[in-house]
Amino acid sequence: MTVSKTAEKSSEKSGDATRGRKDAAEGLPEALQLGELSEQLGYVLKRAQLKVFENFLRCMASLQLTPAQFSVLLLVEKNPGRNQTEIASTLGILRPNFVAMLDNLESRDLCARIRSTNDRRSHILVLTDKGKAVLARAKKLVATKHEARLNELLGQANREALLGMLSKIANEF
Amino acid sequence: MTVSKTAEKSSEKSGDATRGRKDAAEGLPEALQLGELSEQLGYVLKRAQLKVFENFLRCMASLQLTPAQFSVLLLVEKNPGRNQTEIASTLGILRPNFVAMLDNLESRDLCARIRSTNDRRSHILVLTDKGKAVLARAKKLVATKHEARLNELLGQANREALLGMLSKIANEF
DNA sequence: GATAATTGTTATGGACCATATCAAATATCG
DNA sequence: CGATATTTGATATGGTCCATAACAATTATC
Repeated sequence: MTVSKTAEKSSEKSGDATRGRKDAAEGLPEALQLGELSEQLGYVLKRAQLKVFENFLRCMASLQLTPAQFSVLLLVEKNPGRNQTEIASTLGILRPNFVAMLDNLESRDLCARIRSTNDRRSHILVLTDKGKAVLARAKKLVATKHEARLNELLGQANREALLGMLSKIANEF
Repeated sequence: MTVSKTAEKSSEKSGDATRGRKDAAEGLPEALQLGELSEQLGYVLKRAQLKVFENFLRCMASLQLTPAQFSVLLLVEKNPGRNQTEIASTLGILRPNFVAMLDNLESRDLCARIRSTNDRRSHILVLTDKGKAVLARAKKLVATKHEARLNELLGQANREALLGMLSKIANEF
């Protein structure tokens, strides 16, 4: 096509040249039309996910836990005696990237690596007492501030339906 | 707490030492328990989003369009005569990061920057003929391969309900 | 007409993700 | 048994995405 680089006579029938620079000498900023974008599940899904994570971080500000860190603590608590590879892989985290994450949690005394006596290659992961306490507080914050807000926005039944459909996508897509 | 670094006598009442190294001399890999994680909306949301994007990329492999690029083309088509700042901001893309993205699309002759005659600072964005053709094909691929698969997984009614709830989260959360 | 604001751009750094590679330890098999 | 292959945690490295500061050109504002 090689569009001429200077919008000469607006040879394109040009949507509307009625809007000058700002917006025809006054008026609102004239919001864009999302169009089919608002029907694209991927687009809406991504935006919703960003909002949820953002809110999660706000709720957890006092504990300084990211969603990923929270998920690690939850999984280690639920599965004591597992090593790094097992925990990382079920969370979809690659082993190399899990190292720095654990370094962080361990430096904050939230969890600990224990050299296994059965297989001296592997590190068994456990929560420290502080880690258990922090996780308990985190759970309460998530329940009362985060998930509660979602319930109030969607309603209990809808929230559960949403969770079910997302699980289906996550597992069977 | 200062957990001893060598799991000596397994002083922790140690979940279960029944599983040796591999798994008690045989048996399945013994999958981990997700526990409360599968009830965390943020966690499931993120995983679903990754799956959807992954599938989107597969469907678009022949056109080499990422979700972000597709959204740009859709938005430019729907809103002709807008500049970079307007397109980028409604997509939540920061202007600096939008430059390389446009460089890419422009180098593939899918869209073009046209210096505005009204405000010679701004670049008006338009789709090239090739861009329009590619976008049309992309829409068909998304409809027939991507969204169709979601409909078949969730059902038409559920898919629409899902979209509605996600929009609510994205906009009102 | 001097000053402030806007647009596209560059440079840069951080967070996250992926691959190759390594040493130590273990498993496997001749 | 012993040689070879595999596994585990770790390091190094590169890519992508996201965020901020700064800049020149242009326009708005006073």
